[in-house]
Parts: sequence; structure tokens; C-alpha cells
Amino acid sequence: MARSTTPPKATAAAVPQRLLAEATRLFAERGYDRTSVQEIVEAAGVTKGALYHYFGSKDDLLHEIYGRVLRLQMQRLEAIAGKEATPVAERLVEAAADVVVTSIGNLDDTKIFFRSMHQLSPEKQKAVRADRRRYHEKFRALVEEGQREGVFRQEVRPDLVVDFFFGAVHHLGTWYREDGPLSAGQVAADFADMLLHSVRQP
Amino acid sequence: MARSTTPPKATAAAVPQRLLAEATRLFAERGYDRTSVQEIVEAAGVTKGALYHYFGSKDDLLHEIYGRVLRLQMQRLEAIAGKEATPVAERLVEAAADVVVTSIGNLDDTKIFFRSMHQLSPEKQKAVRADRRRYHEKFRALVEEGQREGVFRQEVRPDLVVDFFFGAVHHLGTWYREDGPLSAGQVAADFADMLLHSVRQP
Amino acid sequence: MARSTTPPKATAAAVPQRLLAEATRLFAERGYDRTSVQEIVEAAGVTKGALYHYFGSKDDLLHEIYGRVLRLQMQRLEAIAGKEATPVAERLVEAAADVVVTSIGNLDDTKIFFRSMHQLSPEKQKAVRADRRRYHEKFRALVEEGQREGVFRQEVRPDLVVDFFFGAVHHLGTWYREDGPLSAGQVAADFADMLLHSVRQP
Amino acid sequence: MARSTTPPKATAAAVPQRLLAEATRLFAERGYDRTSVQEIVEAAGVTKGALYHYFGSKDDLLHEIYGRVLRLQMQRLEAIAGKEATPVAERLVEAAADVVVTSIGNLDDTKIFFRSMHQLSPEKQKAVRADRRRYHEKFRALVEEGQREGVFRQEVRPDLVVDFFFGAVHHLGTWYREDGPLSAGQVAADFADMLLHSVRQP
DNA sequence: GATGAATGAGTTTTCATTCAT
DNA sequence: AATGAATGAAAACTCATTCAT
Repeated sequence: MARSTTPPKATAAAVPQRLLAEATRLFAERGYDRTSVQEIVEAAGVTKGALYHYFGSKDDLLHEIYGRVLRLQMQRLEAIAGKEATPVAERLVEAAADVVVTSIGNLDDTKIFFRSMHQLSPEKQKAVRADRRRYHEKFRALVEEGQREGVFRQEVRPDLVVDFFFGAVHHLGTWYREDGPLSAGQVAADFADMLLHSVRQP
Repeated sequence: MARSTTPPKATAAAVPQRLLAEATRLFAERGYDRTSVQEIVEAAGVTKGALYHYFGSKDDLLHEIYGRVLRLQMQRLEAIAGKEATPVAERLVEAAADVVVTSIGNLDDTKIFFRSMHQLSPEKQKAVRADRRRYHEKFRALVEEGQREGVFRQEVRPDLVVDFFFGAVHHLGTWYREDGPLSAGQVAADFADMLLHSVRQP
Repeated sequence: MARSTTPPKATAAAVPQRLLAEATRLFAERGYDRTSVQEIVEAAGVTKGALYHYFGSKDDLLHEIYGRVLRLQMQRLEAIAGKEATPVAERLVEAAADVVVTSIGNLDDTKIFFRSMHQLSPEKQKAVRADRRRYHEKFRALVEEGQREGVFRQEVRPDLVVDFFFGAVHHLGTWYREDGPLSAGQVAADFADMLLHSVRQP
Repeated sequence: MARSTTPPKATAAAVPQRLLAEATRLFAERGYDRTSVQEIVEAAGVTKGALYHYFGSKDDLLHEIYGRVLRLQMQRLEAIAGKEATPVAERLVEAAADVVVTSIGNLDDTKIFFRSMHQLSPEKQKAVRADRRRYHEKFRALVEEGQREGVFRQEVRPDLVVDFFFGAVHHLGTWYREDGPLSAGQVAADFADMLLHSVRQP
């Protein structure tokens, strides 16, 4: 009886986590609008009342999922971009490969991200876009740094580089299959390599 | 009896065309699931019965939109890829720039394309995917041709190049604004340039 | 070119007959309310306009089917009941067997008859009921005649005999199968025999 | 806290029961297809959501009605058929009279039964038919028992006897009127009498 | 913390019928 | 005699959310 943190119910995780996990799975599988609150609570083994106890609305659930992704990605990018001793080209490659790997590692989040943004309520959408913009800016700063140092071509517009590359990243959810022939690492390496070649001085 | 073929009602276009146009606009604006059949018919100035006279279902309307995009893009790609006298690198750049321009020129279709695929019925989704695959294969063939000729790098996986680039193209709908600072041509030139640099021999 | 009665179209029967035939088949198969006018005209190979040219409404079509059945049955019953030289018990048996045979021979009409009466418009329903009543009265008269002659039991109420027997007849559509083990004649003989035993003096 | 379990609303019965009762009345009155869900919920004084909270579909409601009838009839037949000390002819007469009385006592169910079977979903129809078959078999067993004992005629086919008699029973709903001249008991007595005479040794 | 009955506005789709041609 | 586009009302069903317990 010493292990007091064990949940009282047989189910492993706490209720909010379970709800979030099932919601993520279902939103990725059939889309936000096509997933009913009923389906989520059934999958999580709780009732509607429980869901509305923890989350204000279905929309809140989605917002929470976005928050989780955004925090994770921002944190990782900051860690990589901040390695001041490392050459900028290497940092760009590392950051690019890393976002591919984590996107594939959280493929459900990736699918939801690019498909369901416009189903958030306007205010939440605004908040998410703002976070997303900060993330893009941090990434863009790497490109700009490389240009200032002369290792990247001057002709490319840094913001277009970011839009170009993140288009590719967001689309991973559309075609990547866990059971396909390519490992996350292989895709990451190739994508990072293409990004690097597309910007660096020949 | 001199009355021309102009429809008697004030609205210019024929009913199915009007329905398709309004549906495209609304699907792009608020998403397929969030657009009701009622909204479509009101926008088109007809009744629900008329819509169902021409289209079997809401899903059919979406399928028709996809068909229109797919036919257009395939046709343009075939025209460009078929210019045998032109060096492959030039054809790749032209094809890449062209798909960016037409995607921006039909931004509503582009938005719908990447967001609403999974809202099609399974069979229609299959049909669309098959068409899409054929398109990608034709594009990939250009990359492979360049590799055989030695103008493109051997290390890059042609299918990954295609997924990389079309991720970027499909995401145009997410960020491109008609009233923004960049013309379609500028984006097209930059995207094509990045694609070329990412694959060609340095 | 001598055979001028041949219909101009390739299809064998005239349009109204074809419509009636297909309507009968479909009403029997899936019920009146579940059969759409569209399905009928498609099955008959004509358009809706044609149907409404010949019949005032869907309801009219059903009424026509009822009329056909009622006329046929009345006519046959009159022929049998009118054989004054034949003993009444024999006439009853013959009439009973005959209505079983013709009900099985027109099983679609039989199915429609007992299922769809209440889907007719009130006035048409009234007309059909009146015809039906006349038919029942004629049948009941045979029972009464037998009672007057002393060959049938006095205790049985003639109207209940008719309701009893025609319940059985109308239900043929529910269980009888063309490809089943019993011929129409066998069922007719048994039903007529049971009817006779149920009323005659032991 | 003295408040009893009586529902807070003025309406006496629980919601599902009220829905079932109104549905039965309306289905009998105007047929299954002609009764809208809206009419049922209005009659029961609840909203559509409430109906769908308790019943999966309109079809489910009908199935429930069938289940109620089938359970009741089976139970009564078993009680009567099981009286081993009673002569088989008496048990047959009692069973026949009983099913007439209960059919008249639940005339709405009887009307629905024979009219709406084919409006059930295929699977539910199958289930109902299977129950119905079991009921018929139990009844047929009485006829067969009488034949083995020599009290019923050998010539009649037991299954045809059952189809003959239950045709009559199912049709009660078509003609019997509560306010008519005949009591349920009189009809029951006559029908049972006719059945007995139709099968027993003269 | 959690339940589950109930709401009410919404959804897509169907359909008999009309009518200009 | 026949077409087929168009109507308009109604159909069954769904769903996020609330609230008394």
C-alpha cells in the first residue's frame, strides 16, 4: 500500500491522459468533425460527464493536442539552434532531421496538425498560429544566420525556405507508413539533405 | 423564337457549374464537414432538390472538384514532361514552377485538396489516390531521367523528392495570400529553384 | 408491316401495362411506400413524365392494381356461385379452391392486397372496401344457402366463416413459395377441404 | 427527501414505455412507414434525442413491439400446450381461442404484426421469423399429436392447418372492431370451433 | 468526481409532383 | 406522347452540451 500514486482504477493512465490519447488516435484516424464526443469517451472507458469535467469542450481537447505538439517541437528546436559552437549548416540539418523524426514519431499529431487547424475556434486558432509563427521564426533565423555567414545562398527567401520545408514535414502524415520500407531516420536524412542542398552555396 | 440559349434566370452560369463553384468556395473557406448542403444551395440560388438532381451526394460534389484539379494538373504535366528536346533539368524546373502557379491560381482547390481527401468516401478516395499516384509517378520519372543522365545526384530517392516537393506545393493553401507581398511567379521561381538545387549535381 | 398492333418500341407491352406490371412487382417486393416512382419508371424503361401522363398519381397505380384483382376474383366467383345445378357444398369447395389457385397464381397481387390497403387514399380505400364487401357477401351467400338447405351447421356465423377463410387466403402471400414443396392445387384442395369440414354437418 | 420514485414530470409512465406505447398506437393507426419519428416523440411528449437515447432506430422500436408480442404469445401457448392431463383436442381449442382473445386484446400489435414485418431490417426480420416459426411449430405439434392419437384426420397437412388458422388470426386486425357486435370471446369460440371441425375425425 | 438522461438545432438525403418544352 | 429539370416539404438520424443527482 506504499505505492500511493497508482491509479485506483485498473486502467493504466489517469482519465485526462486517456481521453487525450484516445482523442488523438481518433482525430488522426477519422478527422476531428467525424469523431464524436461519444466515441472518445467510449474509447477512453469513461462517460461524457467525465470528459466535460476535465475539458471545457471538444475544441479544448484539440487545443490541448496542439499545445502538446507545439511545446515539444519548440523545446527541441531551441535546444538544437542554441548550440552556438556548432556550425549553422550542421544545426540546420540537425533541426530539420529532428523535426522529421519527431513528426514521424508522433504521426497522429502530425496528421491532426495540418488537417484540423481550421476546426479550432477562431481564438484558439489564433493562439496556435502565433505559437507556430514563433517556431517558424526560430527556424528561419537559422537560415538567415547561414546567409549572413555566407554559407547559404543569398538568393533564397528565408521565409519561403521555411514554408517549403515545413510543407514537406506536415505532409509526412499523408504518405508515411510505419510499416513501409523507409525508417524515420532515412526520411529525416534525405529531407535534411535536400533542404541543405537547396540553400547552401554550391 | 429568337431567344438565345442564355438561361432564363438572372444568374449567368448553368446550375451544376454554379453549384460546383459555390461548393469549391465554401469547402475552401470552412472545410467540407463544416459546409452544409443548405449553404451550398443557398449560395448557388437553387434548392436542395436541384443539387441532388445533378449530384448524387455531397461527396460527389467533392469528388467532382478533385477530378477537375487532377485532370488539369495531369494534362499540364504531360505537356511539359513531353518536351523531349528540352533538357530534363529545365523540364523539371518548368513543371515545378507550373504546378506552383496553377496551385496558387486555384488556391481554393489546393486548400480543399490537402484538407478534405479523407472526407471522401473510401471508394472515391481510392480513385483519387490512384490518379494522384499516376501524377506523382510522371513527376518522379523526370527525377529518374535526370539521375540516369547524370545531371541529378544519385543519392536522393526519387520518390522522396516528389513527396518533399509536393508537400510544399500542397501547403501553399495554408500560407499563401493573394494580397500578400509575393506573386505566384516569385513563389514558383523560388520553389522550383530550391527543388533544382536539392537534386542536381553540385 | 401488316401487323399494325405491334408497339412501335422494341419493348413488348404498351407503356401503361409495363408500368403496371413493374409497379406490381416492386410493390410486392418492397412495399408501396418503399417503392419510389423513380424505381418504377426505371424498371419500365420510361420517364416520370410518361407515368404521370397515364396515371394521375402513384396512388392511382395502386388503385389500378386493386381493381384488376377485384374484377378478376368477382368474375370467377360469380361464375362458380351461379352454377345452380351444382350442390352448394360443391360450389363452396370449388369457389374456395379457385380463389386459392388464383391468389397463388397472382401472388404479387395477393401480397400487395393485404399489405397496402391502408396506403391508398381514403376515398380509394373506401371504394376498394366496398368492392371487397360485395365479394365477401357473395361468398357468404353460399354459406347461408348451405345452412338453409341444412347441409351446413347452423351454429357457425356465416360472416365469421368468410373472415376466417379469407384470412387464410390473404396470408398465402406471407408463406407460400413458388419453388416450395406444395403446388397451388394441393394447397387449394386442403384449404377447401378444411373450410368444408369446418362448416358442414358432421 | 420523502419524494417517492414518481417521475418529476406530470406524465405517468417512464419515457421508453411511453414511446413504445405511442409508437404502437401510431404504427397500428397509420402504418410504420407513414408514422414519422417526429409524430412519435410528439405523442410521447419528449424530443427526438430522448427517443434515440433509448432506441437505436425507428426500426428498433418496431422490433421491440414484435418482441413483446412474440414473448407473450409463446408463453401462453406453452402454458396451454403443456397441460398433459388434458385431451389434445381440448388443448388445441383452448390454444386457438386464447390466441384469438389475446390478439383482439392487443389489436394494435396484431395489426402491426401482419402489416409491418417486411419493414423491419433484414436481420431483425430474420430474428422475428425464427421466433414465429418456433411458435408455429409448437402449435403444429398439437395437430400432429392429435393425428397420432387418431382424434384428428390423417389427410390434413399439419403445417397447412397452422397456416390456415393463423391467416385467420392475423387478419383479425383487418376487420374486428372493439365497438362491433361481436365480443372477443364469441369470435374466439367460433374460430376455435371451426378449427376443431376442420381437423377432427367426423 | 462522475453519471447519463435529455435537449434542440442541426445534418444529409428522398420523393411525389409539376411544368415548360 | 413524352421529357427531365426543378421544387419544397419532410424524412431519419446525430451530436455537443447541460444539469440534477
